[in-house]
Amino acid sequence: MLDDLDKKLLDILIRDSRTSLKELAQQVGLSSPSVSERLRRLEDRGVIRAFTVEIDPQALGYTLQAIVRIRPLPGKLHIVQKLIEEIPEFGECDKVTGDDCFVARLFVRSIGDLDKLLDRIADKAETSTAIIKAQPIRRRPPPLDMPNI
Amino acid sequence: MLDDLDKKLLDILIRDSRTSLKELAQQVGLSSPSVSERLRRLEDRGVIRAFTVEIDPQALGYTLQAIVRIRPLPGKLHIVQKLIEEIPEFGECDKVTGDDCFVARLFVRSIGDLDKLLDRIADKAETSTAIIKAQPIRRRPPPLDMPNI
DNA sequence: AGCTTTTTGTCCAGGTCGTCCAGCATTTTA
DNA sequence: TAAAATGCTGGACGACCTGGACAAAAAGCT
Repeated sequence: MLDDLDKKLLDILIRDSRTSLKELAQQVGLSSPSVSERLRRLEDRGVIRAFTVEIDPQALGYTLQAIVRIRPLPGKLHIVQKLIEEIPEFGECDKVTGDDCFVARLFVRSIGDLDKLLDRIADKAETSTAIIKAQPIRRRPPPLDMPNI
Repeated sequence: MLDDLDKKLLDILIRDSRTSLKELAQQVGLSSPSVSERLRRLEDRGVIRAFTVEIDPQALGYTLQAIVRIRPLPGKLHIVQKLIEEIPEFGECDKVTGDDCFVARLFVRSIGDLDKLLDRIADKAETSTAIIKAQPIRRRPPPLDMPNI
């Protein structure tokens, strides 16, 4: 499992993944080779899936986001899933229990694009679309230490 | 807007945000001070929101994820939103058009925890919960270059 | 077009940072 | 209790980053 030092490192990296080893080292009270080794192990174990960058979709022209619930028609599940995966505007897709088989996030530049993209699966699935008006919580990792539930 | 070099830099950083300036520089054919300057500008402009790290929720003990649709009772919208924001297990929350006011992602350690967390808002909102069975597409940024729609 | 201003780039030098390695302490296994 | 394995440190060396002076290109103005 993860010890306190690992959690402290993750906590710093969540806020800035470009923090130098030296900086990390002094913040957790280790030498930089130790920190380097710990990061390597966290990556090897799959705890750290990737060091990445969060980009503002607006800066890329994606002014609209939608949550799309997708219910494939009988026998079309696999075709629909493949279709979704191949459309790069889908920024996230979960397969869930219940009537709606998939819940996905769609980035688009305009309502027109939204319509065109949904048309591609319209003959293979029923969809319900909700436009995102605001984001009270933007993507964030689960708590590092056990919260009181 | 973003030129080709910016996009190339972002593309590399999406895959590994700890890539050194030197490495970035030779991949895009600039000097490292130039790359450093470009990154600074991208951050200033808000194109880059954060350099961060993607963590496997399982490694933190969160073995279960759910998509929760939340419909606050009349007059309770603001209290509900505040409540959601204060619960750290919500890893994402969007305010959307339609009957469901919020669509949120919940990280939990067990079905028991899921029940306890939803109980906290049960008297202020109606909720429908779908357990995530698989993730065909994990969170990814929108395409950097215009796709043909 | 010709000039000025602004933006974006390079090069270089000094200082910082990361990695490798040997050695030590602590814990685990036999 | 000894042996092995793990995880740490410090220092040396090489790689990397930063800041400043200057050059080139792009944009704006007359």
